[in-house]
Amino acid sequence: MKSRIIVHIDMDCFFAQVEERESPQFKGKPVVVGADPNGGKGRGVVSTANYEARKYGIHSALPISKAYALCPEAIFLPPNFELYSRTSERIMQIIRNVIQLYSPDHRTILNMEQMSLDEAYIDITENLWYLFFTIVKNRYQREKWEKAQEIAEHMRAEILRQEKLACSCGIGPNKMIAKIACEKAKPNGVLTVRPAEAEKFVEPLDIEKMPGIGKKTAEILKGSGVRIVKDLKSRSEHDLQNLFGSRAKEMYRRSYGVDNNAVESIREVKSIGKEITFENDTRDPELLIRTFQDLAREVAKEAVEQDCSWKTVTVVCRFSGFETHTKAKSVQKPTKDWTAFRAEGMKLFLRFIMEKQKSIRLIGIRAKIADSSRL
DNA sequence: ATTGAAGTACACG
DNA sequence: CTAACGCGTGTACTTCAAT
Repeated sequence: MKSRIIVHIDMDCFFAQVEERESPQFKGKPVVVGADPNGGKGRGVVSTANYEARKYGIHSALPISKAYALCPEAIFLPPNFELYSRTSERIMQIIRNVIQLYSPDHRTILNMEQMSLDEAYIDITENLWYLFFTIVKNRYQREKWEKAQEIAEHMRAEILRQEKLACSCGIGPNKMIAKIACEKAKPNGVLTVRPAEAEKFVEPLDIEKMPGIGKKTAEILKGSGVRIVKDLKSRSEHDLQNLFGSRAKEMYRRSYGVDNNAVESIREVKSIGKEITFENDTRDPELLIRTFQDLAREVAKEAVEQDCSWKTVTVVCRFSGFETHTKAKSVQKPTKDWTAFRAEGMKLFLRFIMEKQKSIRLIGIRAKIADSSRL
């Protein structure tokens, strides 16, 4: 009756697929987009691997050195964000255009939340509500899900036709179900999970498939005998409260396939930062200070362009051995004084250099943006 | 008691 | 030789001090 209809759309191995489109000679070969493997010595990670590369065990976030070890013959490419960004904008516009076709009375109903270059949620509840008036009520329940599937297929067809790129869609009564359904539909597929099926749909999933449950949380859960979502339900809520505090309630809801988070079309920027990993750990003061200043300047430039004020500057420093620390300094009132931002950042950074003698792997600087400072 | 600052940990694409 | 491990962003927790 009042259940929402959420679509999750996600391009299939986006970066790699775009590269294949641009260079058809790559078709059928393993393609890995990410850091420079540098003959096996590279320090970065894989951004995206196509399905050929995945056969070798290569996947997103895998250290590039490991990827190189698994398949040195693969085509390794640096990310071309300009290209992906332009492509992404066109794809998002295609999605908006298709949604408009399903808005009654020439009035565009668009509730879309872009999560990244290649991923978005769309709440099409309102777009389908007119069916309630045009169709006998008991058919409305059934037909709105069929219509949702039609919309998703329409979007996929247009993206394939106009951009020659494949994607997958998940359709469900909330974001979590839509997202997991999309994952199951991959590659190049659509999967609808209706409200009545949602609970059974999540029950057999490994807990780390649940959004918000990563490696660490999954480890804790497995330690207490919870391997799949169904196991979660057999624990008392008090039990989970003990382990996860305020997160327990949400986890419990989700284990029943329930997720009340809204699709939020407008999300304001809360922080802007830059960081960089050195090719080799270093203590060279010239290099460190010059690099830090460059990062600080870039952050300030970006913030000025967006007409932001800053409230807090945070400096991050990762030493050899992956030991990572942060230092932060806040100002009383949000300010657009970005010279002060760079000066305060530098003070914090110099404290790191003085306090620790280890060589440095990564440095970074981030500005926490004050509320409502964007115009 | 509440709020803000500083620092850490975790998650995700 | 079970370690390899970017970047940008968001959230939540803990601890401590000031209001």
